[in-house]
Amino acid sequence: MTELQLSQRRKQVLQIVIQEYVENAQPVGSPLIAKKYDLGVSAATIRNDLAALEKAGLLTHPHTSAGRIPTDGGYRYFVANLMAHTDLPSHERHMIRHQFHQARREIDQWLRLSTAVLAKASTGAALATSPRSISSRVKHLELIGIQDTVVLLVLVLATGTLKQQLITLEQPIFQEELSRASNQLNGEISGATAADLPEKLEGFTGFTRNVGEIVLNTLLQSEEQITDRVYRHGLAQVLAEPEFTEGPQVSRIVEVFEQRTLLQEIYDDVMELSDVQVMIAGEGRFGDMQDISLVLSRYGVPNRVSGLLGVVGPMRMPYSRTVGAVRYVATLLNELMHQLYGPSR
Amino acid sequence: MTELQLSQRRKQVLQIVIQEYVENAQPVGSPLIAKKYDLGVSAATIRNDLAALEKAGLLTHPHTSAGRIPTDGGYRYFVANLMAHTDLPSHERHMIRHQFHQARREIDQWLRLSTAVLAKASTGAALATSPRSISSRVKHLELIGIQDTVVLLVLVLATGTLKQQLITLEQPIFQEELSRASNQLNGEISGATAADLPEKLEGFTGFTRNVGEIVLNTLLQSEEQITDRVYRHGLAQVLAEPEFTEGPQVSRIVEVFEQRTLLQEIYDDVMELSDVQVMIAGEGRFGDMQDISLVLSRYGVPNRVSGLLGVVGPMRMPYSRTVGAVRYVATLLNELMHQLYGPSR
DNA sequence: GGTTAGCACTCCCATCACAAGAGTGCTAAG
DNA sequence: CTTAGCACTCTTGTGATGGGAGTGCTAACC
Repeated sequence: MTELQLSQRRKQVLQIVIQEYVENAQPVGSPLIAKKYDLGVSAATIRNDLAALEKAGLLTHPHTSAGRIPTDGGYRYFVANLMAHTDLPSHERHMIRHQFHQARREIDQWLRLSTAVLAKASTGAALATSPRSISSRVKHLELIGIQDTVVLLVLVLATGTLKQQLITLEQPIFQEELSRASNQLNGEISGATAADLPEKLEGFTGFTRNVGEIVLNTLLQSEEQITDRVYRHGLAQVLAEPEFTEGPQVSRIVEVFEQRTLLQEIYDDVMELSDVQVMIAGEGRFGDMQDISLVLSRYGVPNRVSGLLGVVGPMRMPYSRTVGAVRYVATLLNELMHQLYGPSR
Repeated sequence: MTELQLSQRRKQVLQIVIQEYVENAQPVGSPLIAKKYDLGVSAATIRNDLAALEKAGLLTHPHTSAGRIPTDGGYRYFVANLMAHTDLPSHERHMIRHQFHQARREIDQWLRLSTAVLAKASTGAALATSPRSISSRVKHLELIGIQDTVVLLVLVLATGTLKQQLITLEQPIFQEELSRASNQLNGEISGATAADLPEKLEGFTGFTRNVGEIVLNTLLQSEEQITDRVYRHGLAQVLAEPEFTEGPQVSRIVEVFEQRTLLQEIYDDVMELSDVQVMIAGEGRFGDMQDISLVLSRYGVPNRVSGLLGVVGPMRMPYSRTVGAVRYVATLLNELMHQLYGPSR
């Protein structure tokens, strides 16, 4: 990506157009810029600049005689080169931190709070996935008889995550046998990963063996996909934005917000990068996301657990603020997770 | 509520107006009714009937020269007196049942599937709460050291529900002591309810006592509010309905759908009644719900666990179909829960 | 070359008028 | 109670009109 060469003033003009348009959702014209901002040049000059920025693909016209609005490329240039102050103001940071310290110490609570806070701090809708363990180790398992032929398997992973699975049997089983099976298995498979398990299970037969297989399946499943919860918050406020007052636009953003598959697809990309990532209008990879932007970040403890956190909103979004909010909440979650899971190995 | 006296034909006319309006979202006029349905009378007669139904408060005019549309009262009359065939067609029932049998045997999966199925079978957005236990009994507890000073408390209730809670300590604790505490507590509090607990905890001191208190708090909390998950599905499709193309309407239904508090408020009402309940336009109790209807049902095992299941949609809703869908899915969930939790006591 | 004033041009948008269409409400007769 | 007839009302779509906003271009200026 060759960076565009723009004069200092043109960068400034671009910045002004974006700022004004983000704020008012109205095309921005040269007279307004000349009057409101003292650039030391006349409206005619700014008109030339606007034309140049349009030729460079950073701005467009809705029609001949309207002001300019940023294109997706314009926003990308802004985010990459012009955006500054991505930190939230300190009083907001303090307020958010305070809320986290007041919450119950539980991952579920934290993520709920994260989406609530993010939605409030941004103009978009926030979402977060519960953390996924990387190469889960079994810590402990428990077999609990619920009915004569129904057993609940509770699996505690080394990261403190719980997995549960119901097992239905052909014939009734006694608590005694459940205890025996769980004792045997605990002795053998504690600390094991999905890779180790098959070998360790070799000695077992019958019911114990079956449970072992189920444990293995559960582990495999939890590694390969986000089976976990997706937390969402603040869809109502993003639908109040003027770009989503018409029919087709509305359902597009709601679908992006509700769909699981999209998150699944993006997951790996975000996991690779360490900082907050901004996806404007689908970045060409997702055709159905024109006019929708994502601001996403990974959170967690490196090599142990990680999840996704971010904001979905219109392309006309206060990126600086949003990036700041996402980054700060991710940082907080990192801290909290660190306390739980300890340093990365 | 004194039931209105209506001639047979007027009931029929009301039914036709509702049916047509639900289908086409267009005001229904006397010419259409006379032409399309053979009532044996002329348009003028139907005009008189429409006027009478309007006087009775069951229909309105958008303006002088438009057809009639049902009022909230009209829908209520329909649901109470005219609605028939609330069972889903049998091939749909089979298809749904099939999907449930294919799903993994897990409450989480079932509820996810329930909302997906309901959303598909209705024109609304489906929601469900995870089941809440009534007077939870402790079945088993487990203490797992996560970090030196962080312990995970896993509480298994008699219903098979898991509760987890992190405990942070001032100083490191050994696995040995965790085991001792959990053994002691398991011996004592297994089978206890929140009411029994304080007495049983009397003998304990120190860490063990603390854990006992936390167990108590967790139990109390789980009894008094829906702290659990809310499953949602199908918002996009309900927003595609013509009544939600404008601004304020949209955010209203999204808020109803996203809000937890509303469910909380309605919960008790629905729990009392055994059959599916239809709330049209908030039934006067919720002012901000004009134009929005709910079709809700309880599911679960009486006296053991219960949750909420239903559909949110526009007032212009195919009630018969929706009621049928909600009832059928609730019945299925009841069956499944029954298998798990056994007969009610 | 960059900057500026001037000005014609284009396009949107609000307003109005007008006609067509739909459906009602009423009256009087069957 | 039912029906035909008809005037009346209100919406909706169309086309014309004028004001406004902002551009794009040209020519002059520093």
